Amino acid sequence: MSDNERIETGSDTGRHFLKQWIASEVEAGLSGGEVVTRFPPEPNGWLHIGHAKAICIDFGMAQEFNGTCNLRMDDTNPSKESEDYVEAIKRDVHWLGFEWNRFIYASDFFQTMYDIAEGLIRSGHAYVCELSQEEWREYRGVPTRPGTPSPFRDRPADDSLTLFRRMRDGEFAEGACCLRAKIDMASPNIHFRDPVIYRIMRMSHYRAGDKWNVYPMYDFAHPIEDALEGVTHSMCTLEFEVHRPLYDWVVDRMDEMNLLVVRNGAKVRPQQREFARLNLTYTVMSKRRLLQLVEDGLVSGWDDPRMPTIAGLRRRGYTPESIREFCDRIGVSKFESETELELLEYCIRDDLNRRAQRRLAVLDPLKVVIENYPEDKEEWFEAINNPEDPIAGSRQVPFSRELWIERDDFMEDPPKKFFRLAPGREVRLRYACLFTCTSVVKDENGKVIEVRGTYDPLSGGGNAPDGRKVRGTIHWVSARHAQPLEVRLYDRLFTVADPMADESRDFTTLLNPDSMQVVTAQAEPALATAAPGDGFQFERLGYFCADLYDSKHGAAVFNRTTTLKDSWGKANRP
RNA sequence: UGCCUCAUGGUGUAACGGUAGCACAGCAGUCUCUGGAACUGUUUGCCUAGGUUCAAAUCCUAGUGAGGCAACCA
Repeated sequence: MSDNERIETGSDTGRHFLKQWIASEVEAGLSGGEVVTRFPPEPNGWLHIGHAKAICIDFGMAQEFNGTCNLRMDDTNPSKESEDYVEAIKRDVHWLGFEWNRFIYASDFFQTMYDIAEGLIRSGHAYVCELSQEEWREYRGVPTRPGTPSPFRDRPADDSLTLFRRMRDGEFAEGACCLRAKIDMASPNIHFRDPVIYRIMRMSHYRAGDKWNVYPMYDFAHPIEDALEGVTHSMCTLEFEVHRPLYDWVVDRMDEMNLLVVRNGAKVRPQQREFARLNLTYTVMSKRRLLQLVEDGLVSGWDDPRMPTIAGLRRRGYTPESIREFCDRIGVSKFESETELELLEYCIRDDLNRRAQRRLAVLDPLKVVIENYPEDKEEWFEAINNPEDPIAGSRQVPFSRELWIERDDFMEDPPKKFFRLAPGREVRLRYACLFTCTSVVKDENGKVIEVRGTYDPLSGGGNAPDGRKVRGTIHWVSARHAQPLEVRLYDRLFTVADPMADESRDFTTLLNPDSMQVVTAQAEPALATAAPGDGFQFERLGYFCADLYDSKHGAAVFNRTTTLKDSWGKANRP
């Protein structure tokens, strides 16, 4: 069991504020004693790691308190939404490891919302306003100045009702009029200055088709959706904090209309609380910007392995467990913070270190010839699959006279602390034998193109026959048996920690030109037949995952999930 | 600018009036057939100023700084 297992002490110690909030409500026996949450994405883009945080909170809180969580498409704006996004969202939530109780569309409630709107008109809480958008902006005022009431504010309910029905029936052009809640034009909270709750959109909805010519606004629709589903705790990000009074206002109206769900004899009043959204260094997180990267062809799609989308991370080789662990570690607070990418990388390394099988592959091959090894001989050495997991067993790796090694693992004129191969130096070829470099072959430009040397025939398996210390161990692949592999070396998407910090600069100019490098690697035979999605550690290099789409049986294509920590490389790079 | 929110090492987060702790990152070391992992040690912090109190990161006041809102988006 993991060492960060939480101990429930009954005190609030160590619980984040949302957990404390829900816990205190549960203790007080509120909301009929059940906890119901919801994750309400708008199907207008793919989910990203920031949504993963919200998903972990929404579903996680429900789990924590033995409640349930609904997945709801917040599809009240037909101009941006589509079924494709719905499918991608469902798949990603599932993949992350969460099961929803109900799957719902906000659009399923359109009729009810409409009826509630008519109710509001009848009770004098709403009116049809014919101000143009510009006029409306003018009347609304600014934060420092109170707004001016619309001339239509006190029109008879019957007039509004008639007009609203005509709006619904498509008798008006978009923008001709709208339905507004009648609240308080002098409120310091702009959202209370008679907010628009229904607007005309002569647009067909991806699910509701052409049935509606009016669509509800978020501030009106969201609390209704929550209330109708019997949601008890509605958690969202900080920017909705100022909307909360309006949320409560709508819930009050529903209460008056007797529309709240009754559970175990108690009315369920949904309540909203807000937490800080996730910001991650070296990437961007807004759907709009991610969409721009996709549409401008700056990445290959929403699921490009460099994207912070859940689909991108999945394709990159991140596991659901690692993402959930990350969400657990970043914490929940109301402070607008910036989480370092390094923490995400730590989480996937930690997970894969324990689970991924090891393989030998060379990304930048340099030929090695073992002069005292017979031309036609070959041996198979035993290689451990995962030193962290004995159950993973071992496999056989072929060895022969000519090998590939990593170019970085050889230096003709090495510095003191270089433990790898150099003329006159002996290293261990992992799992195979001890090898000493005796000479090099260069091309006409003086570049080393071949390393030659001899092996110790008594060092089979890599053990020194006399117990002598060999400091360096390097990976290798038998040239004769090697499988060429396409490998995509991914790096951070942007060159700066916060691509949005400099507002005078278009963030796309800060894209990292080296965020993807494609190389042909030489790998041990077992790797050629990896199944799409399979993840491995290429020893001494990093974690790699067979691409979900481009990798074929016998012609694997690998994506680098992340490198191994490299204390040598880091210290010795300029 | 009006209203709302927030402020603890480089980063993120704990503390709920009583010894400022944890993780990531960093640094140093041990060990090692991965310069990985593991293990050990370690640098760095309560935004400022007042007040309440025996005692303040915690409560109060003011200031400073950061974020949000001012779409017929969500």
